[in-house]
Amino acid sequence: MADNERRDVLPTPVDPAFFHLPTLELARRLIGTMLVSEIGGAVTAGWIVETEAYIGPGDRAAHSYGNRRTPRTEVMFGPPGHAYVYVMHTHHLLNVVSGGIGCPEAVLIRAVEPANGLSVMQLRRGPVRRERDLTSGPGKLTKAMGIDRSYNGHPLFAPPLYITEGREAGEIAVGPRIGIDNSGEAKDYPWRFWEKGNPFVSR
DNA sequence: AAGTGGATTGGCT
DNA sequence: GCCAATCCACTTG
Repeated sequence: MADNERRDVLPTPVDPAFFHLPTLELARRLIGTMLVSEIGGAVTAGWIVETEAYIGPGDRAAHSYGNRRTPRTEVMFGPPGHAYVYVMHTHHLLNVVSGGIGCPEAVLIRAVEPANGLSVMQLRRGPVRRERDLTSGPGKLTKAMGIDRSYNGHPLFAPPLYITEGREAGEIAVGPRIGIDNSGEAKDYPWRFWEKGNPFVSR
């Protein structure tokens, strides 16, 4: 099948202007949108059901805390709407860069609910006990959708990896972020957002 | 050049 | 619940 033929049935990426929102607002607005991957010639997609905000200079849990500018964090200083992908132990984690240029902020995508390409996700993930184990965590969803470091800096409004309008989100819950217990006062900031009751939320 | 530690996951006790 | 896996960025010498 020709690429242009296949494109016709795929959803349209959001406008780049979508990402020009305060980071906490963007983190909330991303719930219910769809993340689409055309990586490796296979389409996988999932509704975003869990996010976390990381807000630059004043956030001890953020890689960009204190405006730390290194090769790794460089993309966070760039324009919003681009991917910040980094390696955590044996897993890749995907963030949406937010904030203006020079404001190193980002939203971590922590979980999605599969919407398309389930069999491809299963192949990439290998055997899992329950379907919800496929994508119910930041490292799980990147593996299921083929996302790795080579997509660091990729604009998330263009193939092969992009955000689209999704569905209306259910009730959104708010609470402290996961896995940052050593980040001092920042560990209690209520900067995690999730769709209440959705089984694909990481916990 | 070596040491340290982490925005995770999965397997085992 | 504990812990190893396993990799990379970053710091220090």
